[in-house]
Amino acid sequence: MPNSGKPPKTPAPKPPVRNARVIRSTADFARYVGLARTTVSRVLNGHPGLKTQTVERVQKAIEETGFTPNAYALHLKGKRTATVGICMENLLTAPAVLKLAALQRRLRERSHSSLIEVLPPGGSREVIRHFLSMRVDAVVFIGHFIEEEISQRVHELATNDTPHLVIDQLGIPETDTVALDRVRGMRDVMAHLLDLGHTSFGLLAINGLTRSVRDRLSGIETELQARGLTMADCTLSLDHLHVRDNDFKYGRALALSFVEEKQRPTAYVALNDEVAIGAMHGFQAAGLRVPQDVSVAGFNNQEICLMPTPMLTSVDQQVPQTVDAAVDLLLAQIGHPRKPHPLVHMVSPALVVRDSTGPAPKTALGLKR
Amino acid sequence: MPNSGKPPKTPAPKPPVRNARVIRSTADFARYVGLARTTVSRVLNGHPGLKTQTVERVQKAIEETGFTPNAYALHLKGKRTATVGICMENLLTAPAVLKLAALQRRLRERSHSSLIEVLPPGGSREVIRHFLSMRVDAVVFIGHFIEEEISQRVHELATNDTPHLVIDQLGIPETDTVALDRVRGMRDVMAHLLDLGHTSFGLLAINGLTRSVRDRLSGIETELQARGLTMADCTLSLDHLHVRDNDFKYGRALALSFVEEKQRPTAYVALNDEVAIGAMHGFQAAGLRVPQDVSVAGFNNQEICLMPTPMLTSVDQQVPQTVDAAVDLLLAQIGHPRKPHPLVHMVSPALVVRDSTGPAPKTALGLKR
DNA sequence: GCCCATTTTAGACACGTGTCTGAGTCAAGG
DNA sequence: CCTTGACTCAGACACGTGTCTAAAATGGGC
Repeated sequence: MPNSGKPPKTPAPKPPVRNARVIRSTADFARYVGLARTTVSRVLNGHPGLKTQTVERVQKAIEETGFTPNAYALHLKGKRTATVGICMENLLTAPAVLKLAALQRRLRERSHSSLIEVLPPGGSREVIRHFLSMRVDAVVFIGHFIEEEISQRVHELATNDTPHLVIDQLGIPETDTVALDRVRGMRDVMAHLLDLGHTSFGLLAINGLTRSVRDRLSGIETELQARGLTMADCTLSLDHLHVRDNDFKYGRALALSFVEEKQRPTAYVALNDEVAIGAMHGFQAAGLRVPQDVSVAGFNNQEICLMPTPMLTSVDQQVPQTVDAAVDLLLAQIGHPRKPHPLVHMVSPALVVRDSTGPAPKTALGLKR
Repeated sequence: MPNSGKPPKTPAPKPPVRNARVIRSTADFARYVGLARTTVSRVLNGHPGLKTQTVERVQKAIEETGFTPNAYALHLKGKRTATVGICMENLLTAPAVLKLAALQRRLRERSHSSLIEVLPPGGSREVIRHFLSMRVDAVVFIGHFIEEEISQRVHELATNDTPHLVIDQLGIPETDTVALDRVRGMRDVMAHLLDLGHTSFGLLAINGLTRSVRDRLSGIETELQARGLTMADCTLSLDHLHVRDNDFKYGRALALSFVEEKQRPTAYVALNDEVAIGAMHGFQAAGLRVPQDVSVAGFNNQEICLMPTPMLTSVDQQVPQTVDAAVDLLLAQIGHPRKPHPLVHMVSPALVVRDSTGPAPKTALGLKR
C-alpha cells in the first residue's frame, strides 16, 4: 500500500501528477478563468441571471483552452449518451458501407454520435457487451449475420431495455427490421428480361440457404409463374465449384462453366454486381458478346456498374430511403420506450437498366433439360 | 420548480421511475445476486480471497442478466477510455474506407474501440470538441483535408495533450504522419511506361494545388529528368472542363478531349482508378484500343481495377503496412506521453501491372507542342 | 463450546458534473 | 449611511464505480 499516511485531504490535493497547464475539469477551468466552479457551470448550461461580461469571459477562455466538459461525468449525471452502436458485418462490402455512411450522417444531423464495430466471427457477444457498457441509446445491425447469433444478441439487448434495429436481414424474431424487398427486386429483373424475349435464365451464385438468397429465388419463381413458366424449365444453376466467394473471380469462373453447357441460357441474373461483372468478363473472354449473345443483370447498383463495357443493368438498393426509415424507427423508440409489436419496414428497390441487357438472340432455343 | 418538498432523502430513494427488473448499476446487480456491492466489485476485478462458489455465483448471474459495469463511471475513476477518435474525410472513397476498416480492426485487436466521425465541411471544430469531451486517448485523421483547418485542429489537440496522427496528408506541421510515397509511386508508373517505349504522356486530372497532386507531378518530373526528358516536351494536361469531380465521368470526358488533340499522347497516367477507367471508356468509345493504341495507368489499385476490359494497371497503396505503422506510432504515444520530434513515416507503394498498359505503338510520334 | 482463519459486509472516499441553497459581494438608489 | 437588488461564491448532494478499512459473519479444528 503505497499511499499510507493520508494527507488531511483539504489542502494541496493533486500536486504530484498533473501537468498544471492542462485543464481536465470544470474546477481546473474555473480556476483558470478566475470564477467559481458553479458559476462556470451555469454559464456552460445557459442559466439566466448572469452578467454579460461574465458569460463573455468564459466564452473567451473556452476559445483559448478548448475546454470541454467530461462527457462521462455528464452521462453519470443522468444525461443520455446520445450514442448509437452500429454493428457491421464488415467494412469491405460497398453497399453496407454506403448504408453506414448515410446512417452516420443522419444520426449526426440529429446530434447523435456513432460507435461503430465490426462483428468478429464468434465475437459478437463481446461487442454487444461493450455497447451496453457504453450505455448506448440504441444498437443497429447492418448486414447479413448468422441468424441464431443475432437473435441471441437481440435478446440480450431486449433484456437491457436497449432499443435495437436490424437493417437488411429479415427473419430475426421480435425485432424492428428495415430491409430491401428482394423478392420485388428479383421480380423486376425477371420481368425486364422476359419482356426482352428471354426464356432461359442462368443463375449466378444464387444458391445457398440464407434468407436473402431464398427471397431472390422466390422472386424469380413468382415472376415466372405469373407468365405460366416454371423454374425447372427455364432456369439453370451451376454450383459445382469449390470456391464460393460471391466475388468477381467466382462470377468469371461460373460464366466459363456456363459456356461449356450444351443448352446455354441467354440471360443471366447474378447475386450481386461483382459476380455479374466477373461473369461478363468470362463470357467476353469466351468470345460471346454482351448483350447481343448473352444478357447479364447484377444486383445492388454499386458504382462499379459503370466500370465494365457494357455498363451493367442492376437493382438499386435505395439506400437513402432505407436509412431514413431506420433512423425514424430508432429515434422513435429512444423517445418513447414502448414497443407494442416489432415493425418490419420493406423498401422497394428500383431497376436501373443499362447496356448489359438486350433482346434475346433470335436463334436461341428454349432451355429444356 | 416542480420538485419542491424534497423527501427526507434517506429512505426509498428511487421507487417512482425505474423498472425494477432492469439492472443499471453494480448495486442493482449485487441485490440481484444477493451479495454486497463491494464483494461483487471484487469479483469483477479479479481480486483474491474470494470463495470459488461466490465467484461462480456472480458469473452465473452475469450470464443471466448480461450485466456490464458503466463504462462512464469506470472512466471517471481514472481508467483510460481506450477509445480512439477517427476523423474521416468521407466514407465514400474506397481507399479511405479500406484504411478505416484495417485501422478499426487493428485497434480492436489491441483492445481499443473507435469513435468514427466524418468531418462535415467547416464543422471539424465540433467533431474535435466531441472527441475531447469523450476523452479519447488519441485522434487519427484519414484522408485529404484543408491544410489550414487540420492544422488548427491539431493545435487544439496538442493543447489538450491528446496524441494525434495524420494518415495520408503530408505537410501538417508538428504532427506525426504516415503517408504513401506518392512521388515514388508516380516514378514507378512513369518508369514502367518509359520502359515500354512511350515518350508522350497525358495527365488525367493531375492538376490543382494540393500537396498530394504536387507530389505526383514531382514524381513524374523526376523520372523524366532521370532519362534526360522534360515535362514540357513529354506531357500534356487538359484542364478546360468545368466539372472536376475526379470520378468516372470526368475521366471519360477528359479522354474524349484528348482524342481531339492533334498530337495525342500514347500513354495516360491518372489521378485515381475511377478517372483512369472512365478514360479507358472514353478512348474505347472513340474507337481506340487499349493497350494497343493507348496505354492507361490508374492509382490506388482499388478492386475496381479488375472490372474493366482490359484490367487496369495501378499503384497499390499498401494499406496494411500503412495502418500497422500508424497504430504502432499511436499506441506508443499513448503509453509514453513524450514527443521529442514529430515523426513522418513514408510507405512505399507497389506497382501492379495489368493489361491496360502495353508497348508504345510504332507509328507514334513524339509529343512536341 | 471456544478460538482463529477465511470470507463477507457496511461504510467511507474520490472521480467530474449539474443543481440547489444560503451566504457573501458589489453597486446603485434613497 | 443604509437598503435593495443583482450577481457571485462556497458548500453540499447525487450519479456509478473501485478500493480501502474496520467490523461482522462463517466455518473448521480442538
